[in-house]
Amino acid sequence: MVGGGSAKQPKYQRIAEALKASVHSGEYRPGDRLPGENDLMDTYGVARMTARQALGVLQSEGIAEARKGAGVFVRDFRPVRRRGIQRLAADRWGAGQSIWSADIDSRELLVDHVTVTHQPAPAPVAAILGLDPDDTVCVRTRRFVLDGKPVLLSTSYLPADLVAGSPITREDTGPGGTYARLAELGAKPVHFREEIRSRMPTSTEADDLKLPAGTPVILVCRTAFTDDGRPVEVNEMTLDAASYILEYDFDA
Amino acid sequence: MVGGGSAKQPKYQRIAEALKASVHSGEYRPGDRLPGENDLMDTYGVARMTARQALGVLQSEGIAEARKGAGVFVRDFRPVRRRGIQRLAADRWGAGQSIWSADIDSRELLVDHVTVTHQPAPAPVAAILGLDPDDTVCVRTRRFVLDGKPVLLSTSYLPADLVAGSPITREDTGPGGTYARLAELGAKPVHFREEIRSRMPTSTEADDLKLPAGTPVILVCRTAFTDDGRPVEVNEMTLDAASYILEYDFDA
DNA sequence: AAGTGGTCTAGACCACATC
DNA sequence: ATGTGGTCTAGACCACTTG
Repeated sequence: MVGGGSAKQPKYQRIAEALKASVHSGEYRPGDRLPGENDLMDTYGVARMTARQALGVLQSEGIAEARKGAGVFVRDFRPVRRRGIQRLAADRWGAGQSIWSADIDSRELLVDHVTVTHQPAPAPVAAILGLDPDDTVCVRTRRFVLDGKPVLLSTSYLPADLVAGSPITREDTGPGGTYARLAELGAKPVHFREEIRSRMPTSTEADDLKLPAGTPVILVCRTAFTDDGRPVEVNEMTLDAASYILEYDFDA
Repeated sequence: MVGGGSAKQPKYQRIAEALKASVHSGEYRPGDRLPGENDLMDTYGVARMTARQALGVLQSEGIAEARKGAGVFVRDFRPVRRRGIQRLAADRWGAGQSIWSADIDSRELLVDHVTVTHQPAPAPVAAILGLDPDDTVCVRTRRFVLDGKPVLLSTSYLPADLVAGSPITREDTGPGGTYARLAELGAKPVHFREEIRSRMPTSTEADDLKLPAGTPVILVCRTAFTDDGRPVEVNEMTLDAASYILEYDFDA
């Protein structure tokens, strides 16, 4: 090492901290371009890989986002609020409204892509729905976009014999959506369980959601039950964690 | 390039995918050591930095965990289930039980460290509690450990004038915890709101929770309301995402 | 003592975005 | 055309863990 660089802390961390301080102080605002690899090499007298490492810290913490050929930019965080309980109140979807319309604050959440297929039930889904592993399920997948960016992947599983012949097996389920149709089939969902996890995305998920590095996904697995406790739907959702705040309101 | 390596995919991604496949196929089980940098350099004929990059993919996806001087190991995922609604049922904490005891599946969740201080209310907390920014709040911080590993940081804010003189200002709040004491003070919490987000941890959080690279945190912000709608507590929790599944049960 | 991952250098070529 | 980040090499020294 040339100079008297003394601190026990790695160089790239010191550089990363200086950058983070500049971001938090407001010197760089969301959307601004940060100093690039070449700038950092000059400013701090380090090799390219070390400058890269420093910028990598900010990306892996979700503070910055690299755009190939353009630079590294400060990310903005403008999440949608998703109300997990009110949104599923029966008077909402019972009235013919889409569940999803309750979510948005002026921005539009649109369905990008829909598929409906029939498959043998995956083992964990079969276990929840109380099916045999060779029973078939109706699988509905949807992708939702907000401001042109995909933010939510949804895969819904329903027992094939329950929904056979209903609009649930078509792309457009009609007013009120799947739950209104289930009610018409005598399987009205009245109780819900949502399980929430978070982890880093697989490369496939990062691709589908166009996630920059450093963005986790939130996994929501919802099970819908009828009044006699029968599970009638399992819905696995993958959310861009930077796009969502989940809210649950309840009484003691 | 020496051989006929043709694919458009970067080398480090191909190596990473091969490793991931081996993990998913069960060739390497949780806790097993993966091939190290030197192994990959030999096997694939790449430079050290490329082998590092490949291992970095698995770490940043939360599949593997590096232990300095030892190797890179397959991580195991054994989360605790936290029931967000039942756990706050009044008959639980009303009966003198700790809220946290409902969480565990045989493993023990212990409080590691407790602090109680008084501070001016941080702006966002003041806004939620309806305080002036210069009003003081009682701040209770706790760290919870599971199997010796810290999994949850909790910071609770209460209006200082409300809790003055009560056991809430002491480290040990007594049977039933803070909520039982609030009830005795005529500020019984009956309604709760939990807001959930996820992001990558700051370096401080990663340190406090001893998080390996590639583990996000889940942020739960709970506000407790009395029956007349007055907010009496804001509790900001930071969870190791690899240690928790959150569950919410509710009716339509 | 040997092997491991962590950090760092000093080069290089490429695809891509912006101008 | 220039500059950007993305990938890659071939070395090096260090701190750490394990046998």
